[in-house]
Amino acid sequence: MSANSSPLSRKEREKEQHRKDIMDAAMRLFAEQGFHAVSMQEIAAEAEFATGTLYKFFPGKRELFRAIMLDVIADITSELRPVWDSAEDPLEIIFKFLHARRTAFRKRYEYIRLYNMVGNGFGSSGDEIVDGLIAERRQEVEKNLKKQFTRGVEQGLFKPVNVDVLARLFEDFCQTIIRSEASRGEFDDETVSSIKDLFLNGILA
Amino acid sequence: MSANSSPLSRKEREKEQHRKDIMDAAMRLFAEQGFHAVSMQEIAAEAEFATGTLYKFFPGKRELFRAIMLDVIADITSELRPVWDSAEDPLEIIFKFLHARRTAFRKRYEYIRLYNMVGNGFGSSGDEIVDGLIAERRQEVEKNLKKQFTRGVEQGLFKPVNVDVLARLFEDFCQTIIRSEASRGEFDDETVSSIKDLFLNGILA
DNA sequence: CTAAATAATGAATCAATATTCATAGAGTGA
DNA sequence: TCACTCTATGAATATTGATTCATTATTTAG
Repeated sequence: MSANSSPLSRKEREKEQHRKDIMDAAMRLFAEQGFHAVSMQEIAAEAEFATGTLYKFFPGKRELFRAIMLDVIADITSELRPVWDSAEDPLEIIFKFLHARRTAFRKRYEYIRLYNMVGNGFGSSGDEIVDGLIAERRQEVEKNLKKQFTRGVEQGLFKPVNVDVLARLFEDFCQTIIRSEASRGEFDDETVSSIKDLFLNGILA
Repeated sequence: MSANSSPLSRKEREKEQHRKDIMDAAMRLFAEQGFHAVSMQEIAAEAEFATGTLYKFFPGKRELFRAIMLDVIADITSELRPVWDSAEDPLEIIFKFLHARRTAFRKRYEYIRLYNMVGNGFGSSGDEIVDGLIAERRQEVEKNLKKQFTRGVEQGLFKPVNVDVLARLFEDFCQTIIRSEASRGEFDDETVSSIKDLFLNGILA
């Protein structure tokens, strides 16, 4: 009984924790081995629960996976959002965005495989809800990028290139960088600077 | 009996064809739905053979998948190789490479998902042989890129940036473009020019 | 035309694993 | 302590789908 709504009882908090434990364990395994390679029994073992218990929390494997994905997406999104009104200079915002994105993912390299897996439709889950959410989030990002690029062009800071192309390219570029860092090691600061410089001034001497 | 070695008998040619038919059908399905979502029975149906027949050609599903991947990799690689000594100017070679790569993939959009899937370790197959081959191919590409960038820098054509970084970045850049085109539609010529210009001269006005 | 060889068939088998459910335990209030 | 509720258990079941193989069809050789 106890509280009416917000302050959860100990029992409720415990249950919540169990739910999280299961999700954490599952995520570790999914991220490492992919959706299909992991069995519910393995997840149960990793989470130190019995198989059946998982079904007390999630209707099935697919839903468990989805819940994890939604969490990851929400986390990353909320971490990225403040960037957009963090500064005046469009260029600074764009770089901040790239930086924030790299940081967000670095904290969660294990997530990346999952995220990329689903985000590119290579999903082992084939889940439209997750795909839809990711698409949505991506649109939001691109909207913001476009805004900044537009401002930059208007201010005469950037070349008058097609802003849609720019936004699309930059979004994909960020993805590629992160993917690259995830699979082949992170760029050091110096390298990052020269990448930025290339982006600003191009490759020609 | 008939021929001794190279000129295959009709029967042999037919068998070869059947093998190809199976691989084609399987590829269509794999590319569309991923490794796990496709069953051998589906592949058989799509190829208009009985389930058992597939096993006359391939020891199992995994091997069938691998055979397809090896084909794709071999095709693309051989298409790309001639580029490297097609011109003098490093810049021209690099752009030719990007162009060839786009063309190679455009002919095979269905392959891309598969290729990317495996190449990034997100593989649904977890097949080390395929992963190994792709890594190898990627190394070859990077070796060649590095060579061209080195020449460019030596000639004073490019900025004196770390060549390793440059090569990796350009490789990633190509990937970005192709991935983007594959998932969101091809760039028109004008757009491609402005992308090239960005690469050469940067974004700043 | 007949026998032998080759190729194809697809229903039956088998293994893996997602899911269920009858049972056991732990906490709570009287 | 007893009855009741909530939670966890894990062996048993059900499903899915890869693989097998005895059988049938087709081709080739004599």
